[in-house]
Amino acid sequence: MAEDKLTSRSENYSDWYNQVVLRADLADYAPVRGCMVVKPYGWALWENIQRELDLRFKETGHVNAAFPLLIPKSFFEKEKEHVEGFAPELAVVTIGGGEELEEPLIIRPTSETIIGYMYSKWIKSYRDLPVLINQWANVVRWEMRTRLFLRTLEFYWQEGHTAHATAEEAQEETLRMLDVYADFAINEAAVPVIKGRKSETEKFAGAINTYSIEAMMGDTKALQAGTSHYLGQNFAKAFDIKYLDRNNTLQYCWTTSWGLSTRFIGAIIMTHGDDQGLILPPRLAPYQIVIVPIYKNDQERSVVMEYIEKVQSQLKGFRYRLDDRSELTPGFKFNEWELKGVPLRLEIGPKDVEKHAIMAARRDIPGKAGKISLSIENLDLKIENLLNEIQQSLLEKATEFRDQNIHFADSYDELKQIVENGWAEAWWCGSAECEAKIKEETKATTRCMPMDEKIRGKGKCVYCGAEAEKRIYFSKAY
RNA sequence: CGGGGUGUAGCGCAGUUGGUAGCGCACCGCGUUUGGGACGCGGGGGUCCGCGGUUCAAGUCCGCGCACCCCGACCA
Repeated sequence: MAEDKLTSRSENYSDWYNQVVLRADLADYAPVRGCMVVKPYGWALWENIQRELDLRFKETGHVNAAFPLLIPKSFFEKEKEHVEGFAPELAVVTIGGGEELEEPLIIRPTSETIIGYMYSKWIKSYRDLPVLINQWANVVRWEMRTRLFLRTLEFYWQEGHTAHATAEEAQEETLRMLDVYADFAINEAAVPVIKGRKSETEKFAGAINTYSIEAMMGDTKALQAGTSHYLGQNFAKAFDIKYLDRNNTLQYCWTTSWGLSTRFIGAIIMTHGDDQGLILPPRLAPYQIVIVPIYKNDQERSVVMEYIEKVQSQLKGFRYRLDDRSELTPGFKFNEWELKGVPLRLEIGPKDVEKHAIMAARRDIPGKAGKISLSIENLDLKIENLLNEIQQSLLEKATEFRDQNIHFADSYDELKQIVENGWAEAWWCGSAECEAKIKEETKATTRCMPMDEKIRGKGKCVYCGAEAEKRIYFSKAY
């Protein structure tokens, strides 16, 4: 319950973040280090994220399935880069039913291996392709440092795994799903993202190419908000995923995988939140509207509540909640629902009853400026418009903030300065050494090489001065 | 794994030279309140992180653990 002011974002951003998560009732710390409980309010947000993504997966021809949590250890040894990438963060089960296991079992950190194994059993012919399966699951990665939602030992996500007959198809799929993520982020979460390709260093262990959507948080740090991997034939060869083509020749499949996790909740918090707390985009908010009744005595109360009944009949199409707790003052409720990020608050008291109106308060515009009295005539339409406006305004504000904090770096000195508080876009020769040096000296990592067609040409590597054909973003990241 | 910090009521904290564990908020009851975080009165709630030691006596002193948070190295 919220009784004191939040730490402000400028005072201590990470403190602000933790307080928002806990006090907005999104999540709580679990008894195991690095683990969290997603509380009902946080889970409701996740369910809305799931709904929007799942809809898009289905529209693009995917189906859901569920693969097991436990994976034989040997599976992880079949793809060389995959082992090396994941070995340090695996949780291993060695005892079952009181007996030492013959082969230890890995708690999945991701499911390429076990799904690859199954695909090799299922896929025989080109007629079986493509296989387009997604699963909603939890995974475990033994991280050193954890943060609520952003990095926990266990997290929830979806992972899509597809197999195709040709490299082209698999590449198309990889980019199609990247587009799906970007569309979701921008149009549902109002989180502006940049699509791009990861550097060799930053790509997924076992992938040929990794693509990501990158979002800028309120402190200008970057957050990788979703990833899509083109796996080529790496996993097909490791797991023997083969099919007979039209010419009766045995071929390895081409596979992809792509994922978006509960980390995205962190992206929403840090993209839109302000010093009052969370601000949720209307399209994903568990409650789009909260009604706070106002009255001085029982007589007023019954008049107001009766009026609210009428108002509610116009709210059927929205996710709304009536806060009729009698033991709390309206002022307290205002603050609490602001902390929890509800996009629109309806204040309804005797004055409104008299005027046949309600007082609407926009979460994205603090204080009096965001309040507007609306007559209840066609209230549903007015509210729908308001919610749309809020959704759009959140996206605009976030986009503007991001664009203001991305700068082109002509020199390394400039880059160093830019990444102190923003993203630097720069020419990069493509060498891992330059990347590593920059990271070492500035703590900024490469985020992605933007897909944007406009950005073509040649320049000099911002670090070594060599001929460069790639532009890439550098920034500190979560 | 390095550096820093913190463990006392649900949360935030105080607890002096060692001497019967307290405050604020939250919670429960009653009443008055209610358009931007209400107030009064009454009440319930403790393995003082754990183990060992010193002492007549330990929340307090000593030793060893453990956990969590923050900052780094590593990562969705």
